[in-house]
Amino acid sequence: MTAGTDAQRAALACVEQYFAARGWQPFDFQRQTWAAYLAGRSGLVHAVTGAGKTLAVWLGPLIEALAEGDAAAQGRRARDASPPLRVLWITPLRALAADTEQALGEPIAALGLPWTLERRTGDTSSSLRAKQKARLPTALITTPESLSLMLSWPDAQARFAHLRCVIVDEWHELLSTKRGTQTELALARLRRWRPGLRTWGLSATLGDLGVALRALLGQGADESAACLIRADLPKQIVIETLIPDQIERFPWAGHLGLTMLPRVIAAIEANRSTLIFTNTRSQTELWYQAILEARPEWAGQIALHHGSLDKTERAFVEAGLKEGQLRAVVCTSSLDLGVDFSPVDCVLQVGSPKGVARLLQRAGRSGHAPGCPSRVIGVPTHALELVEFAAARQAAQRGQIEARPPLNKPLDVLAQHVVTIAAGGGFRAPDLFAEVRTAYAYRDLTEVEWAWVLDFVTRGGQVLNAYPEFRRVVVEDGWYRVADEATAQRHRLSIGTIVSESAITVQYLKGGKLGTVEESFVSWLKPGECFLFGGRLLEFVRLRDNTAWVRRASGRRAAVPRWMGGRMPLSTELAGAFRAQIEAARQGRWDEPEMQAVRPILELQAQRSRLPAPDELLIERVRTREGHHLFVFPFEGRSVHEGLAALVAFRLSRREPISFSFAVNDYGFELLSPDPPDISDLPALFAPDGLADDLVASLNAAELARRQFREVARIAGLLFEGLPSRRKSTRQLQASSNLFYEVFSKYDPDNLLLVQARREVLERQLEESRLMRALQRIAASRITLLDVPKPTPLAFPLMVDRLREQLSSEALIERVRKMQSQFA
DNA sequence: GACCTGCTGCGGTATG
Repeated sequence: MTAGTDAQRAALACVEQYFAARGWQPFDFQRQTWAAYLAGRSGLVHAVTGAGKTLAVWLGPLIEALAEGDAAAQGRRARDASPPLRVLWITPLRALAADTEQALGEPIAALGLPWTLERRTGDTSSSLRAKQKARLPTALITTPESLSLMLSWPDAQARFAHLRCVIVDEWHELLSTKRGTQTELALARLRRWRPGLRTWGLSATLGDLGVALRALLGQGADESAACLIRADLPKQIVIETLIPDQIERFPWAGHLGLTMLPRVIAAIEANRSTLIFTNTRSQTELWYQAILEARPEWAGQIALHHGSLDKTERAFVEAGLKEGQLRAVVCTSSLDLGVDFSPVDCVLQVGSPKGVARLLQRAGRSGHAPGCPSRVIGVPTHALELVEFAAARQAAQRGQIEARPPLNKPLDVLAQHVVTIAAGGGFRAPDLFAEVRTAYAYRDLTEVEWAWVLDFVTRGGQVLNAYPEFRRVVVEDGWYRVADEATAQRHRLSIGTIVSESAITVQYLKGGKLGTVEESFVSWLKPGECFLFGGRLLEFVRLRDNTAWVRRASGRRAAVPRWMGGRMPLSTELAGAFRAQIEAARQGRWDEPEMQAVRPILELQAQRSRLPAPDELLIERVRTREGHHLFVFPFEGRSVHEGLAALVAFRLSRREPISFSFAVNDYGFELLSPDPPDISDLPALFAPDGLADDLVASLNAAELARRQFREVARIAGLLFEGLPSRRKSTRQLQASSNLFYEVFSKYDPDNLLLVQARREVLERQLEESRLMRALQRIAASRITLLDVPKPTPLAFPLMVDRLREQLSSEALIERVRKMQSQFA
């Protein structure tokens, strides 16, 4: 690379010295990034973790500052003497902020720059935040939410008047979420104030990096000047699997996987520090307990970590990992990102990874240094997960990584943003419309939609205009501003797009907080009963003030809390790779070690029924005491199967009145009925035509939309969650949300927030477009119906699946009628 | 011939 000016070359020499002093050699991609930055360009740096991305983007602004003569003047680093805000670093994670502060601060100090560096997020004191209200540091670390808040300050524009660069860390993590959309809007605002602003993103490997780059830089950015920089060092990622000793004894079904405990213990023993990822919070509790029972001497050397444990508890575990004091930590995706745990040298994945990107991300938590290989070891919990791990490795090798498409103009996020900007100095409608349309997510925003949003924030839309509290924004001389300070304050209290259920705090009688559980779990605990939480045995004393008061207990039997989490369906990529492995097996190729191990079971499947070809849909029909079972195996992932099961049941019940029970997993679904269903003309059951209508009719879509509406209403500012000290309960909020939902449905059925809630249900929960693609694939396939004497290895997991939803066709028809009136 | 599925993420106020 060549820097432009002499000063830049001199500055670059300083940076080379900085590297040399640490025994490093800058990587090519780092040099490329610096050059692009100095040339005034924006871009996205893409590399696996531990490849030196941070220094690649961070040193650009520092070299520039050095070249401009921000020279070292010791003692001049007083806040007031430091340059005003120049660089903004956006991180999606509070827990990352302190680490980042350290990583960024070191070169600032070493290069002797008179910069101030602060964060606004994490455990920042209120006095620091107050100071920042008076004057911002030269470089600031924030979250998307904090940035949004800053945009709501009346003098926001002046505060960003010297901004030169925004860096978004872990952009892949934000990209296809409402937090990402909010970030896009904030970036659009900053770019408008500062036309030459450079935007840089850091991202892990993604299916569609081009889109990630476009969403980062905004619509209409000069694409020829945008850089996509790929770290050139090949990071070796090794995906292995613990093969069960005796496949004959290995479970066909189940998700806990404790039969593999001895193997896992051996893996922990063979390494210095191990992360054990599981898919659910209760699973971490059970595994932690099981390991401790097997190795009581490890007490204090192992820990667990998940999202319902208290912050302090989690921070303690993170620190222990970082310092290499913990032998193993059992965790959920709460440790996917965040603090750099260099001592970790082994990562285990218990159960299905569900996606290729997730497995790679987790592998990257080990070998966290440039050049070090990352390794992940899969721990199957049932036989077919052996196929999944083989599939994941193949997909990773072929670069079949999940894409994360940005959201498509969510109007709730836009409504929030518009109020934010109205509070932050105000706007003129045409200007803000043009600005918003430069955000990638809103590039197709129509005049009508824009007018609707303005109407919504100025008078609450068509229905709510009688209520002054929904006239949040007033218009004077064409300027839109927040009506009064109280409204602005209330708005600031609800900035952000994360909406979660309120939970019950678990707390010792003596004071210490342990974390949270769900109300439903506490409600069936009686005082005196014990449960396991955070690796401790606790006695439940009483429930008061949304808190489950507990004390330490000793004894044996105890319940383990269950949390209602999201479903994690197999990704499209992993599902495709899974089908490819089945096809290899069908052709008698058993190349992967996992496939060799699972061979006897798949051969049994082929013998009792068959292994379906890629262009074949297998349906098995079995008669048992329970009734008539239909097992269908599209291998498309759980969410698609849920939609398919409902769809097929609905279409069957249209032929004749019949009731079904469902079971669904990532490989297929089961319909069980007391009488044999009429399955003539199978292709018609799976026909893509009429999908949208039948889907809405077959599922309780109105109820799903009603629930989804709460999130939309909260983000759009219809629902106020209360002051931090006096939060409203989930029940209260759901009640007011339902009220809005009813009123809109009745008097304002075209309300765009309602439309959005319905769309979000179809897209997010039912993955409608993925379901459509699956139906099209099935339509191009042949359908094989086989009568089998007893359940096959593929069918078996579905049979033991307890999650069985009873849905009678009579109730269904009633529901259809209700829904037709609501969705008409 | 088989029981234990369901993740993550942030922010604000103010007075004792």
